[in-house]
Amino acid sequence: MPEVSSPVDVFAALADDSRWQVLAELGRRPASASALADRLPITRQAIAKHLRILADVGLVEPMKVGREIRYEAVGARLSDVARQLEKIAGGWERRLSRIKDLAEGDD
Amino acid sequence: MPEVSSPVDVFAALADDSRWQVLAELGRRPASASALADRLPITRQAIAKHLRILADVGLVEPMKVGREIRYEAVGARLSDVARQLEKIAGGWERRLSRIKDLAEGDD
DNA sequence: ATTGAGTGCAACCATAGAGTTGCATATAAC
DNA sequence: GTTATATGCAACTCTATGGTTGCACTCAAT
Repeated sequence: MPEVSSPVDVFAALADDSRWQVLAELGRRPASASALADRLPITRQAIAKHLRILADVGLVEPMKVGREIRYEAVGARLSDVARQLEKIAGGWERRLSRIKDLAEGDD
Repeated sequence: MPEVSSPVDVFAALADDSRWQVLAELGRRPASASALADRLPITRQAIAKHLRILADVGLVEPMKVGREIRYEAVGARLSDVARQLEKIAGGWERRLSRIKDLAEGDD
């Protein structure tokens, strides 16, 4: 299963408060689902689902440590997304300035 | 009314295929909800909702042209988001390398 | 004034998903 | 082996939301 998923899925993963809380925690230090459950106001199972979603889009990465599965935040994936956005944004700006130049024209 | 909305809302706005179709169209050239309804497979009302959401987070901007409301894609807002992501990503990387250095330590 | 294109509002349906509880399974530690 | 901790799976609830249809409103043009 490829780690690259559609950009929309990444945004969907980033479009949830609980997931940002998880990411914030993991940004500080890697942690397991159970450990996160101690620090966050939702159940371990809910966190597990979030971790699954985040892992699917490559924003976090699991690693086995003893009998637990510790997750860490993957900054590189986030940079990826950022770069894609910059590219799209650039495209819009270029086309817009062109359009504003012609004042406006139909199809 | 501040144009800045919570990052999560922006991601939520970007987490929908139809909205990306809308953005793609508007990236090409500004258009009204009705015009978009001609080119997209969903109803004008659905598009209107999407435009509302996109406008709320500043990704598109409405401008009155005669009796229609034409929307244009705002690249600057997207760049904003991209920069925020880069910053967060950088933070993760820094902390991670530090952690990997110490091999690991509890709270 | 009438027409028609464009917009706005509201009710409604269906699905996705965030969260929960409960139970089963695996495994490190004793 | 037993125990305690960690994960995994499944069913269920509840709410958010993408999409629809239908109707009312606005306003430029004739």
